[in-house]
Amino acid sequence: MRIATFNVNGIASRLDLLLEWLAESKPDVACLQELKSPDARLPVDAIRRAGYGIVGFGQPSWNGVAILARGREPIETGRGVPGLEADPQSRYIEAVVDGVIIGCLYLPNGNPRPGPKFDYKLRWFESFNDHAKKLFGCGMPVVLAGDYNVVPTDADIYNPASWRNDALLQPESRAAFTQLIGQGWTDAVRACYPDRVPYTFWTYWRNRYQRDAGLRIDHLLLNAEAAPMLLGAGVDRNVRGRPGASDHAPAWIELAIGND
DNA sequence: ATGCCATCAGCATGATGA
Repeated sequence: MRIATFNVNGIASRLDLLLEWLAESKPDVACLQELKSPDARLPVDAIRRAGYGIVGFGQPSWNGVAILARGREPIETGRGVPGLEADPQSRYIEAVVDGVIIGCLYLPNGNPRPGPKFDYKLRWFESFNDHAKKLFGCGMPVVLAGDYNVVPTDADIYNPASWRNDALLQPESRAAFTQLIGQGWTDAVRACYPDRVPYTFWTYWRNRYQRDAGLRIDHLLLNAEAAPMLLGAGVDRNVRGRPGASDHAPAWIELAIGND
């Protein structure tokens, strides 16, 4: 069972690239972020024609998350993070696919810092961690996949010095991620690449992709039930190099579940 | 210190992203 996470940076303007990637990578589950689309304008028909069921949580212009399942309908188990019921931003959706709980998240960026946006990031992170702790011990395999907007360590970025003041590298952001991992979660891509992790994001500026001047901010975390099923992981790096691409590349894991 | 490049909304340019 292949589970992927992909920040599409606008699903309407990149639908063809999304469908192309689905056809070639064939993830069984795809967690999408930054749809930048209201629910009514999600390209549900095109995604269904491509063979995927979908549950989506959009909003106009910004944010937005969705879970796709190949040949199946994801069973939605929640949207929005508990404790943040008044959150006006669509950043979390959760579903069950083939007995696996899939949490799809788009954690706030947090820039500029300091300021209300960074405060919002930390508040959101804290509530998410509370929810993650409950999920960890629920007894089912759980995968938390998405754009965490955190560079966990200096090994996860080409040059930490030039990003030192960014919200993605702040000690508070990293401490929240470390606290999450401390609940027992396995960072699947890290586990499969102990020496040199692949990046998942390259800004559009200054040929950063061509220079592989990237950041690793898209993560897939596994609870104790899911971690023993991990067969492999990777990043579809070439997707980022296509004309009109998102600034993120898809990251994925392979779990020993199902018949595919 | 700032812009880089790109989205959306909406039709010129601002808010936003990371």
